[in-house]
Amino acid sequence: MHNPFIQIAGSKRSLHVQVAREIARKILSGEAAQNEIIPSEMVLCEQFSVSRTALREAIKLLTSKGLLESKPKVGTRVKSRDNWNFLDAQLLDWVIDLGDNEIVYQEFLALRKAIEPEAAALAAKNATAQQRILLSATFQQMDYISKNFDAQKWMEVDMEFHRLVFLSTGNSFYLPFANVLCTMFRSFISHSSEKGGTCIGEHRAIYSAIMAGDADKAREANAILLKNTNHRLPTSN
Amino acid sequence: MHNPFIQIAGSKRSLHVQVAREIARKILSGEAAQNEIIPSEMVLCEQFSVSRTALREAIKLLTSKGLLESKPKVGTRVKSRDNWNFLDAQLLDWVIDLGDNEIVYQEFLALRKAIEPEAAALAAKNATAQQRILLSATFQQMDYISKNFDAQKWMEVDMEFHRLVFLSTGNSFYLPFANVLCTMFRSFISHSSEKGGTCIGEHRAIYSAIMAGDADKAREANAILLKNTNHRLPTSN
DNA sequence: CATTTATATTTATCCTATAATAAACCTTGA
DNA sequence: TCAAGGTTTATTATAGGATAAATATAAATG
Repeated sequence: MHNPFIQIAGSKRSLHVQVAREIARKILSGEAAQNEIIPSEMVLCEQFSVSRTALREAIKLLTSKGLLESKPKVGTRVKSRDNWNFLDAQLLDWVIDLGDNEIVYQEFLALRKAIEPEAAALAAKNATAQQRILLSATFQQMDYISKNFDAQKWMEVDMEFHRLVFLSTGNSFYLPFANVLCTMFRSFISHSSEKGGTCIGEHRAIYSAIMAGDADKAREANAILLKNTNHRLPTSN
Repeated sequence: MHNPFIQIAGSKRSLHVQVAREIARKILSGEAAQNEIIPSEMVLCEQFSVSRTALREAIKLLTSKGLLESKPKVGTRVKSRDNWNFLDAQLLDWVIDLGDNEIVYQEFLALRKAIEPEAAALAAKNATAQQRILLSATFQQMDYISKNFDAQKWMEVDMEFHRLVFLSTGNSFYLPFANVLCTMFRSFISHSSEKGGTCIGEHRAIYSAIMAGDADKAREANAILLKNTNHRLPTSN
């Protein structure tokens, strides 16, 4: 009794994720207003041609990310925007899928400017031996790719570099940024690849400071990188 | 066929949340190792004395927060710590419940130091008229309570003040911090209430700068507040 | 009018059956 | 022996229907 249309349209993911994605789209786009009660389970099951099981798992998923809240007799309500966890990589993916991403990109850059320099400082202090090895290996690749430029490869290694910085902070609260960052990098053409420029110098400064354990220098170097980062229009989708 | 023990032990929440909380506890405490396959659905259903439906909803909840990943035939695997979304208020709640929170508190303070000054700066630039009214009203209360001191009330209004700063940034990525902050404030006795000192002067500086639209001053004022914030032992739970 | 009780609606939970998936285990043929 | 390809099997995914719990609303009651 599957509806093959949904399977195709929603890529290859599991059914409840596809349903969750579609409901999320309606919420994030404003098509379903905040504080509004969405249709009852039965109605939604028919709309999506899925069982109650799948639908309810979708709703649980969205509830977990702060988009919905269910009560018996009342129904399932769209929570206000304040509760949406934009620092969840999956939710961010859904946001990006809406298109119109210049604002998302700008807001993310504003977040990076706050958080990343401090992350670099913490990494300089707290990175483990193994993390330093990983960071080192990644920077080697950056260096190589900056000389034999390839936009796609640069994006990947650039992403990995910054991801490792977050993972090396030794602070649990910085870990989620790693995934959010990856989601953003994968969705947008890296701004720093503009005109083939790879900011290798700025990255080297961050890398060296972290390896040297110089927190202040790492912080400043990362701030400089982000200051030079000039906002590019997203080109994906 | 409910198991009343679980109902009592896990407070009044819905069943699948109670199950999720218990599984989360095992994962967060390390009792269930990273990358380990947890017991199959049937086994867990028996362990918790719940139906597959409830159990599966629990697993979906944990999957959404990056703690688990399920595959047919393979089983459900505990994801590595990098994937745990510590910036999810519910997950943070579970972390705090483990006790041993001095580290959590320190790490959170490190995050605040990075993010909050910038949030204050953004709020100074972007707060709407309505948000300024709310912030104003909240600061009035702070002022009053600082003179007629009450630790509990001060915690609440202090929390509300900083929450409003995050909500006033006009940046989606800053919104989740509001909820995380509230979770932390509710779980720990506010550090700033030490010896009846309420940092009202520091808060006034932040408040005034935001109301005046002076981003730089707001940033600096918030940084000063956090610099003076001296780490107290958590005393709750 | 206030307060309690009854009712109806919706989600919550339980249960069982079937489908999809992929790892592990067999063939089978060179 | 061993590699390719099909088969079995264990596990999650999905379906669907039944019962329980919760609660907003309406009705009854004092």
